[in-house]
Amino acid sequence: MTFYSPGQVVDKTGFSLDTLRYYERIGLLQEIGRTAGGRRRFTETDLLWLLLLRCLRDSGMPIAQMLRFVELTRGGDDTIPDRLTLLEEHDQQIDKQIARLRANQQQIQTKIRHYRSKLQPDR
Amino acid sequence: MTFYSPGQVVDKTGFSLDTLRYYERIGLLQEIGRTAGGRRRFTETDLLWLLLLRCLRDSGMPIAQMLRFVELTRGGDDTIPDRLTLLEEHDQQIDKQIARLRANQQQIQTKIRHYRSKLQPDR
DNA sequence: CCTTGACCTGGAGCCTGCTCCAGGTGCGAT
DNA sequence: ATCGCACCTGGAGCAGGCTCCAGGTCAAGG
Repeated sequence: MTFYSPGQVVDKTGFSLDTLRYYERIGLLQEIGRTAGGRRRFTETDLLWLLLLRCLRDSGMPIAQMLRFVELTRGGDDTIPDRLTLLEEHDQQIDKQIARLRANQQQIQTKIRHYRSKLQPDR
Repeated sequence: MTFYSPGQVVDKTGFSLDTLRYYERIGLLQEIGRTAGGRRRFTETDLLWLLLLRCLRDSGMPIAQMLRFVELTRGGDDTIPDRLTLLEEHDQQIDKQIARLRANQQQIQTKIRHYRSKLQPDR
């Protein structure tokens, strides 16, 4: 069984050490194992979970909703439909975000063209 | 000349009244005109500016950078190249955001498929 | 007139999501 | 042994971006 030190997890997930501890405190991670000396010892599973959290965070899911997801996960296989729903809704949120970004980008590009035409009146 | 009341601007821009006042305070809006009685009286120009701000905010530009943009705007036509640069950079930021969202969405969709397969083992 | 609802100001408060201390311990290398 | 660095805990602090409040004013309809 392979374990990861906090520092390794920082490197692999991009979360800061403080953020890892914070996530543990608020319940986004459950019961990280410890060495005899009291240091955290992350498993492969912990790591995968963290990578999923990273995905969700980076795609804009609020922590409150991630907590909901954690809760469901603790509820066993019966909650899979709910988890699925949660992820599907988030997936749609991402679509919306992308659409909004693109629409705003259109406007901004119009503005950019406007400025360019002011710089080079001909052509 | 057409003017807009605060309430109309709220409706047209989607910013709350408090946000409008806040933006004025921190300098994102310059000197909004007033009626005899002291109420704000937005011009068409103010409105267009606000709509641009909305675009920038909604596409993730931090307020500090919008302030930089305002400053440049106050600097007259000489700052057009700088403004152009700022917008072009932001435009690229948006591209990056979209790319990141897509990448994260891929992962999430993989997870979704995984859950689906758990629900319907066959087919 | 009077009421009522939109608006005014200054300043405090709030929510999210971390981030930073202070003071102490574990442990691999020299 | 002991140095030094990674790590520990509890709790405070911070940045960004609004949002709310109290106490007052303006103005249009009845």
